[in-house]
Amino acid sequence: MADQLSQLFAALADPTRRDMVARLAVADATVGQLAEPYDVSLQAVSKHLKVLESAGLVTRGRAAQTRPVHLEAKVFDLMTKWIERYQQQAEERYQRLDAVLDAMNGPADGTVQTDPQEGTAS
Amino acid sequence: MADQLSQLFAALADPTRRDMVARLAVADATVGQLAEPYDVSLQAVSKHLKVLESAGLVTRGRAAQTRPVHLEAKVFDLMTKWIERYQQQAEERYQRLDAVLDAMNGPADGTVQTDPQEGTAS
DNA sequence: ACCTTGATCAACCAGATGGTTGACAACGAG
DNA sequence: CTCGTTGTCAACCATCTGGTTGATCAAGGT
Repeated sequence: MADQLSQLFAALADPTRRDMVARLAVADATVGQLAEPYDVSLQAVSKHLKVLESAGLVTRGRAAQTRPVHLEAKVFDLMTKWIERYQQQAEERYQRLDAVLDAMNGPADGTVQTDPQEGTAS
Repeated sequence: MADQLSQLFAALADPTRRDMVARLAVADATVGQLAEPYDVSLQAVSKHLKVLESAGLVTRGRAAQTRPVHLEAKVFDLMTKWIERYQQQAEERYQRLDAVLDAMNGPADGTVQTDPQEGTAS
């Protein structure tokens, strides 16, 4: 439905799903094993898994009656790449703003902070 | 309402909000400036900003009639810390599994560098 | 004093989400 | 073959979400 990045963020926005991911990072598990700690029905867990699966975070095999769930850790990269890009951009901008303020504070008193005239507005 | 981590992931699960964050990484902006590229009402954008604000991703000042929006890039750390933790855990597990397979395939090799010793798995 | 501009609040609506219960499909064991 | 185990599908329900429109507030500009 939505782009994968949206699905990834949405999938991890739920504490239960985050906990499932955390446990799957340790070991693969069946649906029943995953459901056991939570106080919800097996069907609810199955739905959560469907969300994780369609986000690409998880794959399911089949062994006997059980459907072992496996974490696909590499898709995390999509999120970290996105985050780091804009985090870094904001960081750099902050550094530049700092430099501007330094330049303004240098020749003056040093306590001035109320006139951050912004030249390039869009 | 929910824990901040959930709010952060949920906030970034929307493409419009991700785009706003991307633009705020470049420069602060007013609500009107933020709304301009999108084909939605100003009120809708205001709602998006409320989501970003309650997640801690942005702060709003006040200058004249406008309400400049500022990105708080440091809260990204909460997400990256979470992601990297489990990504790394899954990665290490994968390495261990690899080592076990290697040991089964060629026990005479000796190039094993990981520690396949798995103790008590709870 | 009066409008104009920028933004929020309030009420409402359609659709998504997370949960439930009940039925049933797939498989292995007896 | 029949039964128990494991899990999914389907329908239903309450709440959340993202959008709308209309009213309102806050601060200048004239």
